[in-house]
Amino acid sequence: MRRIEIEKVLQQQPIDEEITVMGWVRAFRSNRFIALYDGSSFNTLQVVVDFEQQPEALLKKINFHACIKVTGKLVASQGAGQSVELLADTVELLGEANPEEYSLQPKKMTMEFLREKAHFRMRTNTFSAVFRIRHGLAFAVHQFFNDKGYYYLHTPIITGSDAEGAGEMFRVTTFEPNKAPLNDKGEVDFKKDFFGKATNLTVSGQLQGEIGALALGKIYTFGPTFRAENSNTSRHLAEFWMIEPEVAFYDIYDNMDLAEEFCKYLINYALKHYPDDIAFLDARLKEEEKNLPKDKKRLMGLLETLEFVVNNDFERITYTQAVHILRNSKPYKKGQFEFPVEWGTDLQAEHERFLVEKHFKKPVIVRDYPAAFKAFYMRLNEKSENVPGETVAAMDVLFPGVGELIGGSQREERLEVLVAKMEKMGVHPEELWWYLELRKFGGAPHAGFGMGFERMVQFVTGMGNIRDVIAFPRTPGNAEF
RNA sequence: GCUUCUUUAGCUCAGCUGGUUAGAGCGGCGGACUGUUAAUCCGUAGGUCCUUGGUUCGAGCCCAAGAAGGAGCGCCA
Repeated sequence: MRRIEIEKVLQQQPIDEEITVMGWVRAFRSNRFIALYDGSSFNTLQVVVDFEQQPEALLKKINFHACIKVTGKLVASQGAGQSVELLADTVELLGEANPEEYSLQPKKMTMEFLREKAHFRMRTNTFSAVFRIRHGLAFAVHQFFNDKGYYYLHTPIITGSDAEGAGEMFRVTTFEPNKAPLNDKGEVDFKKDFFGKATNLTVSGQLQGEIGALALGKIYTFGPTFRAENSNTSRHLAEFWMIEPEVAFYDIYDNMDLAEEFCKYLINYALKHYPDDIAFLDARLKEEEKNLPKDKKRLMGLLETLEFVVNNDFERITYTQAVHILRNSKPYKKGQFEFPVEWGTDLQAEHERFLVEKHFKKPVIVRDYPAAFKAFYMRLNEKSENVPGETVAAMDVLFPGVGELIGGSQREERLEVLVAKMEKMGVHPEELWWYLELRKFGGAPHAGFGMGFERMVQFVTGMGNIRDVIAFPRTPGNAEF
């Protein structure tokens, strides 16, 4: 008999039909009721076994997370918790899970504990919900851009330019440690390495993305990205997935519109396609926060937050306005900020959190940051009366909980301005000769941004630590699994 | 990288001011019960108190070093 997925059984409810299901045991109650789970849906199928008809040796092995195959008749349920249930004729053990040795248990386990059991944690309610939603969001990324006529561009994972300026890089080499050939100066001679030059894992596909945008018009990338920063926080990974649209003829305002529309599309997609998973995560979060003091609790539940973000405009302010708001804020006047608020210094996490979580209570897009601490490729703004210094057309989309979800800018398309900035910021123009030629030949205004995919998954699932929204997290000191 | 907290049974934790035999709930195992929904009830077995060194008559508890993990900060997405 052909196997049917539990999601189909629950959806189609083929009452009185003989069916076969396979899956893992979530619970076995009263020696009679099995909650069976196969990953196709958040929900379990209740299997009812007549313990007098089944061998006792078999019943003993229907343990938590054991894998079984059940054939029987689907009937309307007599119990209250579900509409249908499967009366088992035959139960076959596919893979036992001896509870005396198996490390997971049918009880609350901490995220830290489960992180060390990454090969099993996807079997839990929480993680299966997270990874179904993660899949949905990834799919929605492609659907969003495809529907709008964007082309998916595959930018390289191994890059020869070290000028992307987004952070520390992982070296890629075929040299044996301590056996690398040296040049006359006693330095490692990368001319003899595999690619004939020093290479690294990419920290951003943006520069190559611009090549695509200035030929195909609208492109996006969606791939793994690597940062060798020694960052130990709940919002950073050494290996993460980034989505980077790049659009010709877009300015910073078009860019902000795209970012806002994109965020809302993704959240809407999850709300529409994964209501059971989100409802579970919503309840999980409420339970988790039940015992927290008031000021540590979220203002809204997960579901409420997602619906609120989708149904309201993001706040849009300039950096200069942000500084003004912060300097007139209560925490500033009471000296509660750890870092100074002055025009010309970057906004710190505490300042961003104040703007998003206290002042506006919604996502905020901050633009027109001082040029001094932003990347060389961001477009220099015209001087403005009320602004004390040079600014660039950069934007950050700030979300509650996860902070900077998106960072982007209108790119500098004017060759002379770009070269001047590179020299000022110590980026060698000769290494990015091709990037400069994009301005020299058929250049165009263009803009784009990068979204940290895991941060979006974090926001939609309400997970507190980014390591719990990627299957196999890579962080300083940890590359297990 | 910096600050700070944690590490005690399979899991989540309690363990007073340093003092006899280190506890609870859940889970496991044995039994009872049988339309359950975190099932319930009775019984029972589980410990390198993270590691090493030190102080002390005596250390789970104090000190030092190390390890692992969390939170916050910086860097960013």
